[in-house]
Amino acid sequence: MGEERRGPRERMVFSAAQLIRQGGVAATGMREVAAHAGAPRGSLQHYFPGGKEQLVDEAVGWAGRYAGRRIARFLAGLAEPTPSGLFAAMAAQWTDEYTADGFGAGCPLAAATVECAAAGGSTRQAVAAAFTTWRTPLAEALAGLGVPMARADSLATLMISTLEGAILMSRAAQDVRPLTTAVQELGPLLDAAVLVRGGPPH
Amino acid sequence: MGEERRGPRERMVFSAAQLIRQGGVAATGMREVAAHAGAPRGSLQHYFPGGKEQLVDEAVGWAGRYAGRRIARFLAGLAEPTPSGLFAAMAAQWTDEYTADGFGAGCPLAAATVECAAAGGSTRQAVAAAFTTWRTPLAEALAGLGVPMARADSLATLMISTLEGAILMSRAAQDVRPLTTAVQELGPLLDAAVLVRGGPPH
DNA sequence: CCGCCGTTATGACGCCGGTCATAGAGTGTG
DNA sequence: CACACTCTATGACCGGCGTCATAACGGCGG
Repeated sequence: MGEERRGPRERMVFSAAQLIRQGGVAATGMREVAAHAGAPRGSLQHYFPGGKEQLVDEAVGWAGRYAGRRIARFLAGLAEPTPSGLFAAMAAQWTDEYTADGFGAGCPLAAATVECAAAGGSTRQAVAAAFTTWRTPLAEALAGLGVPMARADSLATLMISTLEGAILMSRAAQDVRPLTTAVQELGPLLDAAVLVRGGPPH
Repeated sequence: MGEERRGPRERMVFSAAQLIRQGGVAATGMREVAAHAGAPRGSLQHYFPGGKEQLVDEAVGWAGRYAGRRIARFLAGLAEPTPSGLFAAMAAQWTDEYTADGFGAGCPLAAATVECAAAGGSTRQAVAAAFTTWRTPLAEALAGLGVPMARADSLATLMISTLEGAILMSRAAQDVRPLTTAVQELGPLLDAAVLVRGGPPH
């Protein structure tokens, strides 16, 4: 959060994502976004002529890119890289935030999905694209760790699904246990997918 | 959906849950709930003096009880009951709905969590309670299938987490694959927890 | 000095939300 | 008939929302 020297446009997108994380899309007002970004209100219609939908779409896209970029960082930060370690790192980002700052914010993709999937707007496609932007590098990372290509994408989907659901339950219960449980229970399954290198499992 | 002969109060709670499933809490108006339930608008403040928050809380509670009750039915419907079969049945409820009626609706608990967890209201606690109402019978069912008590609750949490996340991703992508993937990948893990019966865990 | 143009400022508009106030039906009881 | 009580009806209020219209600012090339 140190780099506040970006342009007002990018700051507003970032602020939108941040506010959506907390209260959802509908609860996030345009004026509120501008205020949170320290940007003038008049800039909204200038940078986002497509209105709120455009702003939300870009916030969602930003979130997807952010999640995708973190995969490489997590991988680099692991002492001995394994699928379970990668998943643990992904979940740790959330448990750390929740223990440090409370359960005030969730995943913006989840919020946008819940509120915009039924509406016919463009946001649903933006969310779908963002999930892909997240899943693709994750699957590639798994492949790099020795997971067969066919299963890598499936496991990537599983990891994101479980993580998203665990975030939901953790927020609801105000308890990080769903997240830690997901790591503990899913870890062995993920690492088992690598062992196929040595010999046939069944 | 056949029993339309319940009282207007219960109908409104049901309608609220249904509408929340589609567009979320904020997008669901009180007037809309009454109209959807075929109930007079004036009944809202009569049956729900606590306002929208009370209505949402009850809708969430209803959803939790509904999900909890279905566990026993799923279990009874399985030819040979296994944890993976139970999970597959839970997911199938969603894939069936999505293939038949489209991806218009998600889980009301997810919507309520995303939109109300940060706000200080009572809804967050209602969601937490609803998740417990769902998880408890699921954990008991797993225990009945031979899963050790200690792991039963963890696996129940994992199942719900993964299911919720898979619902999200399926809606976003308009594709049931995340749900089917979750079933395929998680199934062996769930069934492996039963085999501990034969040998000593440690 | 003069426009030009990307940016900002500000106020108004229309709409819809939840809530309140108040009066009206309906119905069973004394 | 009178009464009480549950339920319904309806309209008004106030606030917040996204959006639009319009004007001003501000630096820079001419």
